[in-house]
Amino acid sequence: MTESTETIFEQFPGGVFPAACSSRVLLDHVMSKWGVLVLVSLTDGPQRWSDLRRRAQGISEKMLAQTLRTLEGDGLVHREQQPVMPPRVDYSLTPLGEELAEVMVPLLRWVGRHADEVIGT
Amino acid sequence: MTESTETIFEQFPGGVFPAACSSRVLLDHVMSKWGVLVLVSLTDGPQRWSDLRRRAQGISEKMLAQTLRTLEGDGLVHREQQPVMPPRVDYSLTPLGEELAEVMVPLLRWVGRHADEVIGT
DNA sequence: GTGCGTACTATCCAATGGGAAGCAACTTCC
DNA sequence: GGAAGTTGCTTCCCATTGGATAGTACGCAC
Repeated sequence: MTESTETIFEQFPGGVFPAACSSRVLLDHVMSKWGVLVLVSLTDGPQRWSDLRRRAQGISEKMLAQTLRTLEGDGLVHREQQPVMPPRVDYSLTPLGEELAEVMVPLLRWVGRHADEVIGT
Repeated sequence: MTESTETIFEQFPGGVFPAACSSRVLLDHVMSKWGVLVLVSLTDGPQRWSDLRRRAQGISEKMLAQTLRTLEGDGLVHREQQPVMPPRVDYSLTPLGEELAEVMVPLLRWVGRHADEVIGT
């Protein structure tokens, strides 16, 4: 945020976004349909599997599992399993995940504000 | 940006992101794998079909056409066809598109900065 | 011992996305 | 005058992805 006057093109010379680079991989994880919703849901504090299912309305269990696994692998989400029965698993943002959420939330907010105007119904 | 201390949950009560609402539709358009790259490429000024193909490395012609059509339909991208031969079509951001790009670029920049650390190779 | 709740996991099928080729319309080269 | 080239798409086919459903593990209540 301290460098918000720079263009992205200093990081991607020539304005070319190379196909096979780590940025693209992370971008795909983070900007995926469900990745965004899960990350942003977690800005509200640690949450359980069933909380996330409810918040990211419409996500299938398969995709929730896959998304959480990916974000955990990227070090953005922390998974904490408690050995109680019935099972209880809490998901939360890591410090890195919170950093990402900080730049993601303004975008979500913009989308929320302009959606009706753009999409119509 | 003036309201950056708000959480998104004021816009989405209960932290629930409804499945069938205009926000989700716009979010899918805008956060799609190729939508992001096209929008951000255009922050560098008007560009032609072949410019965009080069910048969003790896995009197929089919997906470029589809992405541009969608973003144009949302009023984020402006398409200007000149009746010359061989054909020349210029794409640029609308004012709304530029507004969106302003909140999108920080995210891209964050991803660019942290990608290696997160993904590794 | 049957059924329930929680957090997954597996399987099948429909929808989506990518690659390659085709097309339109005019110019330029031979 | 015909063939080939240029640019921005469109169409077809097939591999990959995503969603719905059912199943699993585990303890507990009844």
